[in-house]
Formats: sequence, C-alpha cells, structure tokens
Amino acid sequence: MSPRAYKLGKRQAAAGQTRSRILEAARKLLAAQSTPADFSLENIARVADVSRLTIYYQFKSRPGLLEALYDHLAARGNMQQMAQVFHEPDPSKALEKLIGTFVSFWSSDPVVIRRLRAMGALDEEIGAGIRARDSRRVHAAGEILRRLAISQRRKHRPKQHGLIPEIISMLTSFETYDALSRAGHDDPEIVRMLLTLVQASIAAK
Amino acid sequence: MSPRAYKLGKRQAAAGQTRSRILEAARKLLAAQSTPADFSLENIARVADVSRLTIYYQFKSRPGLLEALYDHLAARGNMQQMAQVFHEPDPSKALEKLIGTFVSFWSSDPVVIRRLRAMGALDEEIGAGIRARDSRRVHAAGEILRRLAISQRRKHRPKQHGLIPEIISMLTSFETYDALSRAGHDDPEIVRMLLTLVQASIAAK
DNA sequence: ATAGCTGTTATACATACTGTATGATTAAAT
DNA sequence: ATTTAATCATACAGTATGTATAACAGCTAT
Repeated sequence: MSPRAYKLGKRQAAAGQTRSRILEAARKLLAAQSTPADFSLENIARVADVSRLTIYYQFKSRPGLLEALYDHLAARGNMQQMAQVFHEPDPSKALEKLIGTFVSFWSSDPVVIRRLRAMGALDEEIGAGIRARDSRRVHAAGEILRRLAISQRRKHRPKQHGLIPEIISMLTSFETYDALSRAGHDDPEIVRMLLTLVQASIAAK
Repeated sequence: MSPRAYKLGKRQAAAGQTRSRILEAARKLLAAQSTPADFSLENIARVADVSRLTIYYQFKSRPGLLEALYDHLAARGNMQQMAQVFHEPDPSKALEKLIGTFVSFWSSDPVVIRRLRAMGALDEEIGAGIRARDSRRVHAAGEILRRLAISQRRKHRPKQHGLIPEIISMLTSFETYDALSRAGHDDPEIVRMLLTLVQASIAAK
C-alpha cells in the first residue's frame, strides 16, 4: 500500500464510517419487526449514536436514506455475483446462476427487503429506485435468453421470445421468493422449483 | 318486503352509509397516487365529509379501517365468484375459474390493493388479516388439486402433491399479477400465461 | 309525548415526527 | 495558522395520532 492510499483523507473515511453506522442502524431497526413508527429518523439516529441532523446531511432526506439502504443491502447480499452471471459462457448455466444469485440476495435479509420494498410501493420517490433495479433483471434474463437461442438454433427459429424475460423476471422476483420461503421451503428447494418453472416457461412458448 | 325488513332501523342504515362513505373516501385517496402522508385520517374524514372522530368510532383505529377497506375491495371486485369455483364439478375448469377470479379481483383496483398490501407488510396488525386471506388461496388450490388427482388416477398414483398448492397460490398472488400487468400484459394474456405455468408446475412434479 | 340510547360532532390535549434554519464546535486539510 | 468539512445543539412551524370529555340531534321504545 502506497502512502497515497490515504489520499482521500481521514475526513472522508470518518464520514464513510458514519454513513455505515447510520445504514446499519436503519437496517437493524427495520429488521426488528416493529411498528412502522419505530422506524423514524430519530430512532435511527439514536441507535447509530448520531444526531438526527447528520442523517439529513449525509443522505439529504428520508427517501435518500432508504435508497442508500437498498444499495447497502445489495452489497451485503453479494449482489456483485451478477458480474459472474454475465461472464458465464454457457447460457444454461448462466440461467442457473441468475436464479441462485437472486435467491441468495433475497434470503440475505428478507424482512428488511420486504419492508423496504413495501415503502417503495407507498412512496413514489423511494419506489423509482427499486423499480429501476428490478428492470435490470428483465434485461439480464433477455440477454441470457438471446444467447440460449443462438446456442440452440438447430430447429428453433430465432423467434422473439417476447414475454419470457418478463416471466423469468417475475419468477426471480423478491415477491416470488418471499411467497415460497414463507410457505416453508428452504433456499435449495426454491432454486430447484424456480429452475423448473423457468424451464417450463421457456419450453411452453 | 315485509314491514319488518326495516326492523334494523334507520339508525343502522344511516351508520352503514357513513361507513361506506368513509371506505370510499379512503379508497379514492389511496388510488390517487400521492404521498403516503395524504392518506391521513384527517384527509379521509374531510373527503368523506365526516368528522375524524367518526372514523375512530366506526373502525376503532387506523388498522381497523384498513382491514375493513380490504373487505370493501373484495366485495367491489366480485370475490363472491369464489363460491362458483368450489361448485364447479370439473376440477380442471375449477382451476381456470380460480385463476380468472383472482385476476379479475386484482385488476379491479390494482393501485389500491398494491398500497394496502404494502401497508400490511409494514404493520403487523394490518398484515395479519391480509395473510389470513392469502392462505385461503392455498387451501382452495389444494382442494382443487385433490379432486384433480381423483379424476385422473389412471396412471398417476395419488401421491402427495406437497408443494404444488403453494406454487399455484404464488402464481395467482397479487404480486405475480402485478408484475405481469406492469410489464404491459392485459388480463386475458395474464390468465393464459398463468394457466400455462400452473399446468407446467403440475406436470413437472 | 317523553325519556333513553346511538351515532356524530366540537374542543382540547399529550405526544411524536418531519423538514428546515441558524449558529456553534471540533478536527482535518492546506 | 487559516480555512474547510462534518457534526451537533437548539429551535421552530406544521402536522398526524390517539385519547378524553362533553355536547348535540334524532331515532326508538315505552
């Protein structure tokens, strides 16, 4: 490590720690199945041992904090695995990895993710960011499908698989995972079920 | 109509109208894609042209109002069709009717249903009622599947179809409908897609 | 017709959260 | 040593919730 590694200064490092502390406090409060009122900036500030004003300073607003929290969760839930999904040469395996990556993410903190998404459904400003991320899943599915069609174009004509990416996106959504998980199934089971359903939807067209 | 039809008195009738007015006001406010703060008891009372205290008197609390609102939506969305689903002798057609009934319900007021369910995800007291209703769908699916197995027990052994009812419940959930609907598909298309997926999941086991 | 009950409203209060403003304080950066 | 960035203290205006108390009007029953 060169001395220049500290170029960004202790200030920004300290500020970064403050941000992390706030985000973790928010996550914990949201995870503690409580009444929505407990998830107030005042409570978050208290748990993070920070002034309420600091939250505004760092995140600008309540929606700003929640958007940052969603990113925080993605990092915590190993969403960086998505890069490997795209680099997987075998499209069939890529599909499996896509499912596995999202199941692993959703299961990393289902309570918090559920409530964050619920807030997104209630507040346009929060929901926009979440929906933008969701739409990436449609594109990912479409990309994988495109490769799949190329690798299998023996008898299948390269027909447009119009709605299949959306079905795959739906099947790999948090809501689908949540429904199956709450029904008592563990992650490996869910992955298997989703894979079956995805393959069935591809074959059905 | 016998004179005794009025036995319940003008009072209860008037009170019933008040309740309806409040529920409709709540529905309208929730449908008007606005900020969650606009959905306050004060606003609801104003729109319903009623005192805020009357809402407490009629529904006891905010969660109480929302639970009543969910029932209101079900009635408005023709959920009484469910009776016909159970009385359909042909289990295969019953499955179709199940899907159709729920798609029709979800599409009757998707914005309001989405937001109500989001509040249920945030507040345990509200969520309990919604989850209880959701679980009925699992039972309905299980019942239909049982009959289906009986009517087709030529080569299929009456094996337990363990997780299939939950998959059917998931596929007929609001969240699934909402994902497909937002992707731009209309109700008939969605019904067809769901039917395909349900049949695929039954055949796959 | 009169007395009682019910649904509704008026007023008030304690509590809590949001967002914003203003200024002070501390410590890093130059 | 001076400037600047991050944090905090205090305060304020606006608003929502839930509860209490009391008043009011009109249906209901005797």
